[in-house]
Amino acid sequence: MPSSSVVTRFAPSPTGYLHIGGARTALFNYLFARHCGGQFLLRIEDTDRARSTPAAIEAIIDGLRWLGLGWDGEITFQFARAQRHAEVALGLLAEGKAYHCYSSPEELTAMREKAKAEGRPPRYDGTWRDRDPSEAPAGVKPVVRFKAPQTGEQVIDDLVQGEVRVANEQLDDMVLLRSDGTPTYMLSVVVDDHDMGVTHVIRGDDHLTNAFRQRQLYQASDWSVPVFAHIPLIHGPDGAKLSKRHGALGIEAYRDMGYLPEALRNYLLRLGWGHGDAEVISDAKAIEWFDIVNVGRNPARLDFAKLGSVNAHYLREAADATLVALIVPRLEQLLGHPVTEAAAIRLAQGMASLKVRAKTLVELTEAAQVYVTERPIRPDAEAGKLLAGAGRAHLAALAPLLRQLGDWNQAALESAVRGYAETAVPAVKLGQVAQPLRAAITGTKVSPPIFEVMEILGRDESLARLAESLATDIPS
RNA sequence: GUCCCCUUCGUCUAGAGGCCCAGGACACCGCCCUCUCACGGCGGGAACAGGGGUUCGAAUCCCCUAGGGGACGCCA
Repeated sequence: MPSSSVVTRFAPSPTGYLHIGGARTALFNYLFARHCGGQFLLRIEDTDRARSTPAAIEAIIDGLRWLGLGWDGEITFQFARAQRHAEVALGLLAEGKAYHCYSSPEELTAMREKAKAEGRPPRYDGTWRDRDPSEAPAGVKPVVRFKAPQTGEQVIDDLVQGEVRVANEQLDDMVLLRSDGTPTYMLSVVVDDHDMGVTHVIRGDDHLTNAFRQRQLYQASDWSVPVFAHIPLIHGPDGAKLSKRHGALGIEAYRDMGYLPEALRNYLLRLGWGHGDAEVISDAKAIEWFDIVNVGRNPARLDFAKLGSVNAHYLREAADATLVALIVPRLEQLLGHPVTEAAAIRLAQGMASLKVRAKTLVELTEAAQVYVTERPIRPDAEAGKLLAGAGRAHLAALAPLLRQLGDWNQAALESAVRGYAETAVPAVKLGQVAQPLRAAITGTKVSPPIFEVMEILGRDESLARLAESLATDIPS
């Protein structure tokens, strides 16, 4: 039963771009909120002043916009709320639910090493938990640690992971306030989620163990605990943690690789989630069907082949004019000259045949060059072979026939070339002539139907390309 | 090391005790269509990690083993 009071949030830390895993987390938060008729909030967790950058914030925002994941309300910047976070920590301190800890970083490291050596978990040992403040070493600025319960257990009814429980004795006293007085992530997240009214925390399952500590904080503050949903991380094609080599790239890298946002959304949605046999899922259906409880518990691997096929689908579905607009800048960059209005018209005319042959905008751009590039056409190696020997002879014989052609359209061109092939002595198959023709006109051995290409290029351009090809010496 | 999680075709998944000698999609292979390449159509190979239980009956429930992942910061 959808509740209008649902509030989700995406809370990236701006220490890098919006990567693919983050994008999926954002998508799930977005879909769940929309599904429930609730709110989807965006919070930038910029409390790490040394590593947070304005460029990263911009990249995240741009990435979300490009992906089409609009958030509700204003963006919350966590650092701006540091005062509030500190107040909460100080409140806990006053209530005796937190304490000053004077252990130095060196001491903590030694503590962990020792614990490890003795086969114990590397955790803070509570040295200052019950020590009298009068024992504090002079000149040392303390951190504020949470006085966590040491008995009992934390039970989380995770929407994805199910019921997970951990004994409190497994959890040590986390730092709430650093020695410089700034709040830690663990504190800030809890305070912000509470203050923002977040009801459902949907995030990567690398945060699962954090949830137990955060739950302790919620309880100490007497706040209601949100529902947690820890979704599995995305893995690389080899099953290992996603690395840059694998595709742990910024979302803008996927854009540059020529993927459409709707394709990425669809692909990401199907990674770890399914709805019967549905593969192509519209945004409306995604919102209607999405539910976190259907998210799988096992990590999914990134598969570029499948992403490519999903993208190919959306490319075919996209309006021709939309695709022209998307590839014009790419063409201009590739060719180094502007795409003229006439060329843009040719692109639009040829788009229907072009788009079914491409998996990405990069491929589409590559193939679309045929309508934009300026003479002379430089045949590639494969095309060069077709332009030698018999192929060249056919073209030489065909050229005058084409020059005399009345109507310059696909059907007339095909019938002329077909007629030539059939009446040649000896007769040849259409391909024997069409392939060299393609090589001469496009400079490649692969293209949309060649007669369509010639119609769109027009009589003058087509004949010019053909004549130029025949006038060029081909080493045989 | 301690704690937590996971394990269905190569990959993403469907499957919530009999509908499953396991379905779909991508990828792969073959055929058809065909001026090339795609698209499209048809067909094919391909999986319940292993072992014990429970049950008339298990991919589905329980236990063990193996393998994988995650967490153990004055990072987020």
